[in-house]
Amino acid sequence: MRRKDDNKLTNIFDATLELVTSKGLSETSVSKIAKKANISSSTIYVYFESKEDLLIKLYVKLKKNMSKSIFDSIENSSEFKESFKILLNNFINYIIENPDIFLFIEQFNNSPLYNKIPQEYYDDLYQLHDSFYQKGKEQNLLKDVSIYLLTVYTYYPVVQLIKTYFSGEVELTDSNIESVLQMSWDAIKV
Amino acid sequence: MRRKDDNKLTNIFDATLELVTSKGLSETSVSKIAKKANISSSTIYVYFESKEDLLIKLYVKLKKNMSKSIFDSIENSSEFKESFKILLNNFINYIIENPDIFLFIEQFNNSPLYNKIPQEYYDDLYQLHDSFYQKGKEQNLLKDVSIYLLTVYTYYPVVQLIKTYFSGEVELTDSNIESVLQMSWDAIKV
Amino acid sequence: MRRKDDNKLTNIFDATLELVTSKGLSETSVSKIAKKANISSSTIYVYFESKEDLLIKLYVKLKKNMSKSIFDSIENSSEFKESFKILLNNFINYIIENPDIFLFIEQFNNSPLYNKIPQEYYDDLYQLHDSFYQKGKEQNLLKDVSIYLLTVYTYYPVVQLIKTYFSGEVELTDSNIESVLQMSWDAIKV
Amino acid sequence: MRRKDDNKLTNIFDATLELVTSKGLSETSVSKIAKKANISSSTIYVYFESKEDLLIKLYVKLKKNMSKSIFDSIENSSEFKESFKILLNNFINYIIENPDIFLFIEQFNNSPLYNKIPQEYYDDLYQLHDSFYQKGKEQNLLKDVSIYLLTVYTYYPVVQLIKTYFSGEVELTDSNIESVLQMSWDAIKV
DNA sequence: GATGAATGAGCGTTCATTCAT
DNA sequence: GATGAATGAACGCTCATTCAT
Repeated sequence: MRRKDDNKLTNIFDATLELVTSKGLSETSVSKIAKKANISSSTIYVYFESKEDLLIKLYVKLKKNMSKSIFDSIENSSEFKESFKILLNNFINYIIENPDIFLFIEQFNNSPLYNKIPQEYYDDLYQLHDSFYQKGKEQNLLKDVSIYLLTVYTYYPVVQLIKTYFSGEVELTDSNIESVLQMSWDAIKV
Repeated sequence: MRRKDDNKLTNIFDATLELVTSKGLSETSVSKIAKKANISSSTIYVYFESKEDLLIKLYVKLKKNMSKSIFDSIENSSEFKESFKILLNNFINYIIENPDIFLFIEQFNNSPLYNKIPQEYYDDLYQLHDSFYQKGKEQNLLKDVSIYLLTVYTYYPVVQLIKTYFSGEVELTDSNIESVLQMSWDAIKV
Repeated sequence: MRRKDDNKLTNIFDATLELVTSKGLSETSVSKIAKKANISSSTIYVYFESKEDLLIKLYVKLKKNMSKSIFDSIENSSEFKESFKILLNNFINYIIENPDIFLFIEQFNNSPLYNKIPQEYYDDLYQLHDSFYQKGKEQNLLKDVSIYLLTVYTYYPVVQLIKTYFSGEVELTDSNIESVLQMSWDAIKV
Repeated sequence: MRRKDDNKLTNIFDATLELVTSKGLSETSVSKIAKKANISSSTIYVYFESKEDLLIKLYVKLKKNMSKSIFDSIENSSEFKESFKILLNNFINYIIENPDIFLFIEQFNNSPLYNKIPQEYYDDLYQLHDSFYQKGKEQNLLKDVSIYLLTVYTYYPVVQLIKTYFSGEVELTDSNIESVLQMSWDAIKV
């Protein structure tokens, strides 16, 4: 029996990430992925049930890693506002250092695939994040609105800013970033 | 029902809007548009250079109409904060009354097509809107950040909220809307 | 506007018939048909909705022609037994002179496609034939069993005999044919 | 439920039979067989040279068993006509009690595989059966035609009747069966 | 003997666009 | 202006089989 080649799976993920980032999700076909990964396109179906399955699994993996990385340095003992700013800073830095990952996640979020993620992955995607905001609400530091609405004012503006930065239409200065952190906090704080 | 004496161009636009809204941008092919518009697919190439050209022109037309409609009732004489809230309210109402248009625009914004809009259309898309924020800045009511950043905190959170509302995951109460207006204002005001 | 080329449709049908006859139904792919007909495989979808649609339409056309041809010389005035033997003889001759058509029909009959023929074609396929047996029953010349059972003893043995003849395992002498006519008649007559 | 200690060969045969019966011969792939048999598809190639080899061997095995079972109760001493009717009855009962086996055999008979059975298996398939008809001919009870022609009028009509019965289009009453036995006998008797 | 990994070849179908009238 | 015909290229995926262990 031939042993499964860990590199092969990594190659498939890497090739997919590169293609989605450079050509777009809609231009990323199974055969292009295979060609880039130097394997036969039928081999992809040894590792994944379908193209959809491949993309979802890559998305979950990337987002899980990102969540871990961002929340890693947040300490329970710190003041909430402080933690919030560190978190958002981590997020921004992570994106800037891993633009491919960010662009992939963004494209996925805005595609029909997003609604096809199996429920079993939800915890991996949202848990760390939800419990953080929950803590802020319990300390009465945040507006009395849904967690969803809080995140909307936290992440989406940042995401938009950085997308525009990547497209070259805006600069990303320290002052810009400081502004964003302040505007987000102003939006959600009591 | 479409009237027989409608001109073909209107039919093409209508059919495209319906398809993108109901099936998604990636499932909208030229031949499906033609079938829905009761014309030959080659006729589409009499009116447009390519599929891309058709989609961009439809996008610009829809967004221009939306802008006009939203800014229509804003009077120069009013207090800025008041105008701002009316504007955002208009935006929300327009979206809720024209979900097709909103969903089309959103899909377009998040597709590779967005970066292919020819510069000549920029004025149609951004002018009304830019000059409004400019006025707020001149009155020193808004944070000293780029207009782009101000709009990010104004529109995107609303857009996200309503997308989630359309997907049925959240309710759209008066209180929700009031929260959003307040949060957006808190984010951008000095 | 380019006019539809009648030859093209004929070419598709001819190529399909040849392929099914020589390679078998399961080995007949759309691309092979296209290649044999000297057209692009996408052109086939200008004329037919699907591969299934193409095969069913060819089947109905061939069987309709065969029915017409076989029943053509049957006169109402003749004695039933006489007509019956002429009919079976016509059938045998038709098959022998058109082995391709026969082999196609046989393969189709024994494939899953047979159960997918739309009802609208039933009249074309069975009417002439059913009314003939009905007449025999009304004259009390045939056993009191279903028309279906009568046809089973009429056609299937002939079909089997000729299939075996085509495969080279049996000769087809006048005496053989005479035997079959007699055996079929003995089976169904009162 | 298949027992764990069943040997793999039996599992392969069972899985194949089930699949061909439920999905059809053309929908029965090696990998589906393997999945149903809970083995690796490459294991199948330990037991068989090819898919074709597997199907042929299963066919021969099933048909041999059926022949044995049907001819088992036929006694040499009985009157031929009596034996003939018992034989046909056995055949009918066997089919009805083993629809899977019957449907597999029928699909195989009407596929290109039938012509690929190696000669070495012919005895297993036809011997019992040929010698039975030979006896009838020697007693001058049967028409002076080839054994092949005799069998055509014996089995095929029954087969067709029961196929139609399985498809739900016809009932299978005692009277129906009696008719068939009589019609077949009328066809072959002197 | 048994198997998971791997694959080239092929499947039916749709695509955006061009052609010829 | 309008259109039905026509197409090469590409799509996601399955196939029977072989490989390496």
